[in-house]
Amino acid sequence: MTDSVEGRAAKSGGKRSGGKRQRLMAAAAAVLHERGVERTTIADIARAADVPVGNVYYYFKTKDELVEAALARHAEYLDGLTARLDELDDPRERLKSLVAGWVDGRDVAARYGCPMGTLAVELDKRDEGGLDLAAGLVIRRLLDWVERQYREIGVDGPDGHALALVGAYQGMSLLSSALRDPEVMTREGARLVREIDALA
Amino acid sequence: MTDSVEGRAAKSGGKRSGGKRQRLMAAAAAVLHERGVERTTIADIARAADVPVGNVYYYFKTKDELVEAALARHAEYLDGLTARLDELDDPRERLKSLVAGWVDGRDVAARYGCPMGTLAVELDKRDEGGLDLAAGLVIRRLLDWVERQYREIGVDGPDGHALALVGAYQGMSLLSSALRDPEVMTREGARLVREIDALA
DNA sequence: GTCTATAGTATGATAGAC
DNA sequence: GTCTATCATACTATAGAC
Repeated sequence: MTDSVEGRAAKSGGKRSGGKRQRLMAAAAAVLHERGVERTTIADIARAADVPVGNVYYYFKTKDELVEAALARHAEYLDGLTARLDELDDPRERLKSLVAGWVDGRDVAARYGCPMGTLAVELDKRDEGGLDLAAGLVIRRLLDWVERQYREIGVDGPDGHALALVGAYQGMSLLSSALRDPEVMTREGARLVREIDALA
Repeated sequence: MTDSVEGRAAKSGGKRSGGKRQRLMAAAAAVLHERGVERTTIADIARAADVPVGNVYYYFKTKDELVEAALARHAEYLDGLTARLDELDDPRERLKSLVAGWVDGRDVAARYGCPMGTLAVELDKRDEGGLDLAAGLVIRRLLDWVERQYREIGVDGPDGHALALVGAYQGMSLLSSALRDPEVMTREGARLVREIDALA
């Protein structure tokens, strides 16, 4: 979520297999986001990771394992983000900081949508392979964290508030990319911040 | 939007070419929604429309033309819906009726997401073929209609309200399908109705 | 561990008989 | 207008040399 930049140009890493594996994960996350799961070929990911095509299968036995790896990478990023936000004293500030991060990623969102959300849309249409529900689990993690913030603030129905906030993020990302307009993120972000400020 | 049922079992129609064309359009809309654009094959649509595979190309020269046809069908449905809602006297009732329709389609949304929204997600990741922005145009039509309702009500920033309402719909559809939980639609729908009722 | 060559399969699209 | 047969291509995945 709000992945935007940092993994995108992951050309670093050593020459050990760990380096290649990392590069492939990073490339998978970025390319799957930009091109979508079904349109992405193994060759696309290999090229982005600067790894020979045939060598990919040494690290990931199937394309679905690459999707799984991208998912895991997004989950890791999310955990890191919430851990950093947890260092803030006020839960309101944590939520507003989360929203600010979403708005910061407006240009990527306006072009390709939310990395997790669009991945979820594609995987949801499957009914086999066991990956169809995987994105939902990561989104659930974010929902739970947001719910904890609202609970700490002391509002009624913290789960409903969490649903509304994360839903708003998914909705504004989708509209922003469908309309190719980053301003959607800015405007909706400002509204969300106002709503958080207005809490008792 | 909120397409759900009525086109899904369109096995009626005569034996004239018009009938087949209609059946193919309806089948395209339904199958593309359920399986996604990239996973859907011409054969899938032909089977659903009960038309021999080779015959499809007589009506639609490429797969993209079928996508375009599905898009047009969704746009038609949307126009019909808003025309019906326009018969209601109070703009608040029109909006609440719109939301009620979204909630009614909760089971389909929980499985496959919003037909227009998920289509937009897939098409957005393209950058050629001219269909990459087509879904955005249909969504824009809905946004404009919603904005007119808010303007009639007399609220400040009717466009911002429209963005929030349609964004909420897209967000709740995505979360509902990612979590495979129709209740998300019910709960978020109730919140949206409360917000409309609370307008000055 | 790394990489090439290729097998196997699925799909979009067309040619041409009826 | 309708339908069958098939071509051409693109991709996943594997076998096996280095």
